[in-house]
Amino acid sequence: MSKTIDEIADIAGVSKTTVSLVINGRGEAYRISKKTQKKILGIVEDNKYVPDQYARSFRLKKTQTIGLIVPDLTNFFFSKISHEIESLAREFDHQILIACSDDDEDTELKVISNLLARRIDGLIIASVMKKDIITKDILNLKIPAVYIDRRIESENISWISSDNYRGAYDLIHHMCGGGLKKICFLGGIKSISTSKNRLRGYRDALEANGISFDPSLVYQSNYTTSSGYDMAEQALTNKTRAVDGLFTSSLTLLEGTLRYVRGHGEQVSNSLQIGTYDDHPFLDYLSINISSVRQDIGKMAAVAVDMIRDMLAGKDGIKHEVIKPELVIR
Amino acid sequence: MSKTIDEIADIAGVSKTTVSLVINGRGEAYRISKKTQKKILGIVEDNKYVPDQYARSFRLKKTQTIGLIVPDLTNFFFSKISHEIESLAREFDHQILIACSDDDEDTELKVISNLLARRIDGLIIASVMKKDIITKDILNLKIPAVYIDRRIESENISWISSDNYRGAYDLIHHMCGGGLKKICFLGGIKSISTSKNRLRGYRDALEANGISFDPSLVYQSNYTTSSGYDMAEQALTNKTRAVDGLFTSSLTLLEGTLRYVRGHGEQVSNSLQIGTYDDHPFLDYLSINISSVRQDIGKMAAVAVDMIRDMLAGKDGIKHEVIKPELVIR
DNA sequence: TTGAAAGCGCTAACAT
DNA sequence: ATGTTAGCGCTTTCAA
Repeated sequence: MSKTIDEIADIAGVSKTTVSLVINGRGEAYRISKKTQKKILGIVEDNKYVPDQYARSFRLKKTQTIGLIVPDLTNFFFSKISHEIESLAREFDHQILIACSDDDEDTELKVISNLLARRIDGLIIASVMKKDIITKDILNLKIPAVYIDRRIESENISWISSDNYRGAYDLIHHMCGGGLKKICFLGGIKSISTSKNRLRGYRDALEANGISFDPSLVYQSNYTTSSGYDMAEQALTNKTRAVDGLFTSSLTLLEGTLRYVRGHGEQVSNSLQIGTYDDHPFLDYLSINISSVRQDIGKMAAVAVDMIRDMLAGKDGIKHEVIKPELVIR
Repeated sequence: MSKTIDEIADIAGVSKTTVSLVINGRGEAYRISKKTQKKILGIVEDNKYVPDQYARSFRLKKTQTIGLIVPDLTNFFFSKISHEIESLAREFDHQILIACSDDDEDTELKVISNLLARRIDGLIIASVMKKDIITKDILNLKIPAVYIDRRIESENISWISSDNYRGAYDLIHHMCGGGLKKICFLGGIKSISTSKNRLRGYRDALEANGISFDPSLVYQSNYTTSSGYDMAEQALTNKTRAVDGLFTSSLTLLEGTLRYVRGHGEQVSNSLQIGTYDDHPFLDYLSINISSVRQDIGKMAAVAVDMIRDMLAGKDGIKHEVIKPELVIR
């Protein structure tokens, strides 16, 4: 591809140490003469020499690369947060090695080890795991890591998430205010923190509105569109219960739910309302009004990258941060 | 992190050559005794030894990493295609190093050189460039590369795109069939192939319907949401022309257009219809009917990865492929 | 059937 | 002010 540092040194008639020093901007510190510096820089220029970042990383034991694992890039929430993280990382000269887990534990384990073998300097992950596998428990990871979105109950690891309890609470509270009495909870993977906290928020909001919690109105499977469809079907088929509200815990579940509702001529009206976690620009233009909980994705990304950055800079300390989401009423 | 091959060799009481051979499955070929093999594999297992992929790559001069450059991960088209490419690449043990260009030439150049310095084995790119910079012209890239979505007029490079001419033609033809007479074209970056071909399709479809092409109905800037807003404003403000149709060339432009339309009480009805390039699940549930052109994203991703794969396997030859899109009438 | 040693391109400790 | 050299962890040629 490009020349090597040895070749450049040869051409310049100096040693590769000198070249290395100069191109790494430490010419001054090592008092390499102006003349030599100029000569080397000229030759570098002429030969379009770019140091092999790979060899450099190998030597330095850091790759300027951050692993990012998300369940599903087609989910707007995750594509947006990935986009933000990529920009932010690039601003401090790090590139993102991205992998999707499809919310599958084995896949997640596999991609983590894959990324680790690639010597990522840090890891940002929306994990599907019930417990922390990153630190002590399984992997004993020695690089900075932060969980995003889904947090893990562990003192050993940093995380950043939105206030899922509050988000769900506010939304359900709002729906109850509209007179709904039987709101189904259509959730994703039961075991992860976001699901648990949204369910708690749902439950508490109902009770605050004088509606007792009914476990038979709670459906949980995973965050795919087809699960959304299936859960909507189950929720709406058993009409004896006269369901009048659906809460979907992600945009993917919402999509499946809408497909079911549309395909079965269900009337979404005063007698059947939908609210969803996560916001999407198109929600403003739907034929039905769907209130949503908008997470501050930009902030979540910024905090995650900052945390990694601090850890990379040696500023230690586990941090946890909860970002307030915003209720968007429609 | 993990042990090194030397340590494993020490423990096993053999040389690292033997260990290397065995873990790379060439024990048989080199007739390493079953016993030795078993012992080594056992020790590898016990110590959870994973070869340092980075050192390996450095030695082998291949990283099992593919660079992927897209303009904007928040655009559903690109997040979806990224998702597909990531899975497909992982299936053959390659990881995706992803970077966004924001459709900016300088940024694109920067991220390309960044990825190259990281010694990616191949590059898949939706480029914003007018000309091919990948091969001869600027970078003289020595690794396999394929352009996706936006193709480049060059014999030196493979590309895969959808039939943008046909997609736009069909959509506009359909809109004309609905009686529309003045359809504005709201497009993105003028210079890229997708834009040009969609514009040609628009023009030809109009003329096939007996409507003469009016350049003053064509707006082009870039693919951001805010440009969509601005162009919609320009198109609809000058009411003397009685615009009755809007074609948006991407989902991001559609989003901006919808925001303008909604914010200004424009009535989308028989006298103002919208059609868009690219499909999104939520389009099925909008309050207005927006016909769209759905690209076969799965196929595009598959072909792109196959092309890279073939080239990586030494099967040379520049290939070009055009995938037929599908008109979704709403 | 296995081992010794060179070398990938770079950085940095140590010389000079 | 600049050069020599070891070494990062691995693969592979050549030797034994």
